[in-house]
Amino acid sequence: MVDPTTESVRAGPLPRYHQLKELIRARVRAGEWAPGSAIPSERELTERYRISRMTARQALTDLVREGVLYREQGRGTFVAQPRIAQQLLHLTGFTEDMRARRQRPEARVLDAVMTPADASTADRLRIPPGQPVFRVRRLRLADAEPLAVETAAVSFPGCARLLDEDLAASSLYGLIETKYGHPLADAEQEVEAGAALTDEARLLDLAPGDPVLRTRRVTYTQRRQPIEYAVAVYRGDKYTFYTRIVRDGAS
Amino acid sequence: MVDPTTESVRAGPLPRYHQLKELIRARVRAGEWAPGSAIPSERELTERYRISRMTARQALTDLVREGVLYREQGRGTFVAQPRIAQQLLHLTGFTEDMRARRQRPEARVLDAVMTPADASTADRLRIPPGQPVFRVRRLRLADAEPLAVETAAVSFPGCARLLDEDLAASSLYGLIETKYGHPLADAEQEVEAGAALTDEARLLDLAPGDPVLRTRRVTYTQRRQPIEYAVAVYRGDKYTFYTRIVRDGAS
DNA sequence: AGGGCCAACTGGTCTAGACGACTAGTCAAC
DNA sequence: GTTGACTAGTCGTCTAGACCAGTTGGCCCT
Repeated sequence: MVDPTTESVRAGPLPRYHQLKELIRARVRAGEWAPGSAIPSERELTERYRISRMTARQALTDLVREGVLYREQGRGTFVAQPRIAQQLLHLTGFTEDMRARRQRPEARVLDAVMTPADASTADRLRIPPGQPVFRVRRLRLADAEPLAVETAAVSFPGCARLLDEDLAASSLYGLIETKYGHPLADAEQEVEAGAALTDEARLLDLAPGDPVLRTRRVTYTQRRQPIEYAVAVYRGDKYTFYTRIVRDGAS
Repeated sequence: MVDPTTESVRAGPLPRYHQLKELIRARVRAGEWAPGSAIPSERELTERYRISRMTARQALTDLVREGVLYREQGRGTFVAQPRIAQQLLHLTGFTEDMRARRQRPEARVLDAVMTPADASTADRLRIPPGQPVFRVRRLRLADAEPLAVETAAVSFPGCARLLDEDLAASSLYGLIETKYGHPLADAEQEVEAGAALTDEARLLDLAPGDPVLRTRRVTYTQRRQPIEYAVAVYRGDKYTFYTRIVRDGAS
């Protein structure tokens, strides 16, 4: 239960609309506002939290875009049904992904080098072919069983410093964002089905020809720079890829 | 080239922010504003189009969310690099999907019936098990070659009328949205790799055991009602699934 | 009882400002 | 030459209103 007498959205260093977002999210998550039921109207929020309507709308619009709420003109704003796997629909690295699936992630670094970008990598990272990139190949395990082989190529000024990191223990995304100061925004991913090659089969404990899921992903920073190009091969029998697709008004 | 003397965002029945969005999108698409270059500042747009800053910001914020633009505080708003396959990142039915890939789509209806929902379908459509749903199984072809077998279960009041539709020629999404008045918002999709079963192999012109891509999709209306649950099996050698994943602030 | 109008709500669009935070360039003081 | 202060420009947040558009329910008239 959230104590309504102590809540405020007018204090602290965080923007008011952001505080209101978290407050609504908390009530929804706590089940206090049930799926399908109406939340207070925008004008009611305005009075309750002493903020202007545009500020309240900014919070609600964000939550609608995230799929937490939905609006119906003339009727109100409502709590959306929870998603099948809410936590799996965001951009995460392998570590976060496995934790969300309640499996224990591990990584074994097969190799990590600075190497000239090949044509396909250079193209996707929008750099000249041959420019040195950091390339790391890791075997990924979930609950101590091999799940995927992932090869990531990373390019940003000073990326050679990644050679000194312990990538068996650290999340590559975490390092890029926090230690190297390149906050990530989104990624474009391609997914297809294929048959395991001989060396893939050996690493993944499969027979050659067994079904695998191949993914290629380009990750972009908030400044719209492609910073990582990752290719991965997942065991077909142990991994399901989740995504949310939006019906966009873009023409 | 867009004629700057005749442009206005203050006429017509469409909202001003929407007109401004399309105007900016057109300039970007025409290459008039190049990727990486700055577009006019918000205050400049304010004066040029005689609109208030909040209205201009609404247009820009939308375009940033769609990945057309990006902002840097203190510096300006810039044109993003174009996506790998812009058009494939939206929620589409098979027909639109194939057209975006420049392939000729066809469909053969294998069967179409009203049938009681099984447990898994009922669960995903949030209806009681056994409630009648419209179920259609279609063989999908691209450029006259078999590509996928898709089974869609649809549930809305009056969905039995779908029995009279020609689903070899019509887009199921198009019918649901336009003729039956249920605008779609988004979908949650699961993708995994597998091996073709005997009957799937026969329909898809594969050998049993060949790699296939299996997808399960729940499509939601703008009112957050699940309206379609579709399971599809794609030939692994002929189909790549594209998606965009957002690094979300949701906690 | 039925039909139609109207009032009171809801969200959707828009205005004309305000101040804060951040960036980048200039220029004076050291 | 380097540093630091200032300034002008950018986006980020926020206000207190306005009117439009769609929904709902009640009330009155027939």
